[in-house]
Amino acid sequence: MTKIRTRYAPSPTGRMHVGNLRSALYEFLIAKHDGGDFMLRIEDTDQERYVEGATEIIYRTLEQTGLKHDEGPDKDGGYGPYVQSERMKTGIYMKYAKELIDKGEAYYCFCDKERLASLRTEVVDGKEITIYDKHCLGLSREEVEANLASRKPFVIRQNIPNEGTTTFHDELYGDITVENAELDDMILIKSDGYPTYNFANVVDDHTMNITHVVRGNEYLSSSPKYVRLYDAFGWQVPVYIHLPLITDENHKKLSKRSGHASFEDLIEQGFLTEAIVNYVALLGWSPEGNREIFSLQELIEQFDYHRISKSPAVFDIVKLRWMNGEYLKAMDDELFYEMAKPYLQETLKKDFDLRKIARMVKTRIETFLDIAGQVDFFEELPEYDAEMYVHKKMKTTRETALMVLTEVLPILEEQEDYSNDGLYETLLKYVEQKGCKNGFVMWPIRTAVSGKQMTPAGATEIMEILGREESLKRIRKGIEKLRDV
RNA sequence: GGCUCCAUGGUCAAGCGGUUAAGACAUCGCCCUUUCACGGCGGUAACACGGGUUCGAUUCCCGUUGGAGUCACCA
Repeated sequence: MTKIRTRYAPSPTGRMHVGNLRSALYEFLIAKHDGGDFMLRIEDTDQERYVEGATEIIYRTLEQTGLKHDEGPDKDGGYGPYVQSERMKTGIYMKYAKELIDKGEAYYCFCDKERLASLRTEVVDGKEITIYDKHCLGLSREEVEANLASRKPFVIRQNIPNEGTTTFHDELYGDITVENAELDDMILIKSDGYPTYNFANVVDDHTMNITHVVRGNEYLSSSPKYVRLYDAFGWQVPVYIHLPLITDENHKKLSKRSGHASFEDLIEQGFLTEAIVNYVALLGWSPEGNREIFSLQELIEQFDYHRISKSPAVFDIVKLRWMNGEYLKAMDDELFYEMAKPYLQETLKKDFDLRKIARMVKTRIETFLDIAGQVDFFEELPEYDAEMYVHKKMKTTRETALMVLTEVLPILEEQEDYSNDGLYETLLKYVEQKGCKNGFVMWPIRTAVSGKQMTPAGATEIMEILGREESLKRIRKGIEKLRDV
């Protein structure tokens, strides 16, 4: 049994899309589950789309998510170079393209844009459909030589017969057969000398000894062309695993415009790396049991690619939020504090015990971005409606609230100990004396002290954070508000 | 439009001829509670349709419908 070798082969065109991340993850898992190697190859054959810094983003994302590659541009494993533009300089693509020409499996094409445009048959959904007519296949050897000698621009096309069918096998989808007539003579080498993705991919996967080609389902319909290339060379076809698409809520292929499309976007939206990886792993794959929370290491152990599903999956940010919340809750207090700190500091400028506030908020948020909305009242008492004092279950009305607050104010003014426990104790005494329910007293105080419908903590906990002075001030303000009405 | 793929609740999904058709998110209700949350308990909710095959189809086959992908000198 040969060692599994998979590869992640992104083109450096920007941030790493969750679809790409999932491909990388599965490629990594398939290799690692089997003790194989995972490599990184940069496919930068399109100089027009190249984005400065995109390669660094890829490195950073793989590093951050823990998808450590065994080989790559920065880690030679003997199959380099690992960047296609560098491989091109070795002449590898042209060499193999010429080999195909010699075999009659490819040919030079000198057709210009105008002629190609005249071939367009129809326009569907704004897309122009062109089927190349093999015009240049008919060129004589002399004509080709003459064109080449006069430095006429050319591309090299794959020669696919008009008859017969081509079948390829996918591990998940089974055998897929298409009519050769459906297959266009795709371009292998562009006029700028660079190989197309289609060609570079096959040459590189073979020369780099990739055993399992794992990629998005969008390549499914063009895969027969790749198989023809392998066959033309006499190379062994790798194991193909096409992954189901990840779609947006409208069931359309996830695009950069979807908002939450890239890994970095999600990080900016306050999500945890581990939660993102965990969630993405479950989009299109499910483990044997009912468990859903997995570390990367556990995923490696559990991942069986035969359990990858065939139908597309909607990227559900709501479930990701839930999962992120689970990770947050399970997080070590100190670590949580460190990570939440910047978010806390953003809304809380005054001198608060952020550690305490962090602990309050930890089990109540789903992402770090939720923090601001939960703690903002500490910084400043928001405007609120006196109606907020009314609570059916607590049996409080404006009148009772006013009564409680005015009665409690002098007690709190005398109170020295403003710790949660101390406050709770004295307020409980008042409750006993009154012979009412806790909430009957706590609700109005909490409202006065926070001005919010919901808070991450109870009345006395809030007062402890606010301190004596601010707490009293807010209670007095509450009394005024209730009197005014 | 051609070709290809897909089809279990709103979403992720288990199931691989016989099940009361799991589980999770979301949603709803109840309990707990110093409000909300957390937690606990419970509810609503699915095999797209029509033919076969079979003693028996969610499961296998065909068709219909629906959805998606793809049809570039982009990957």
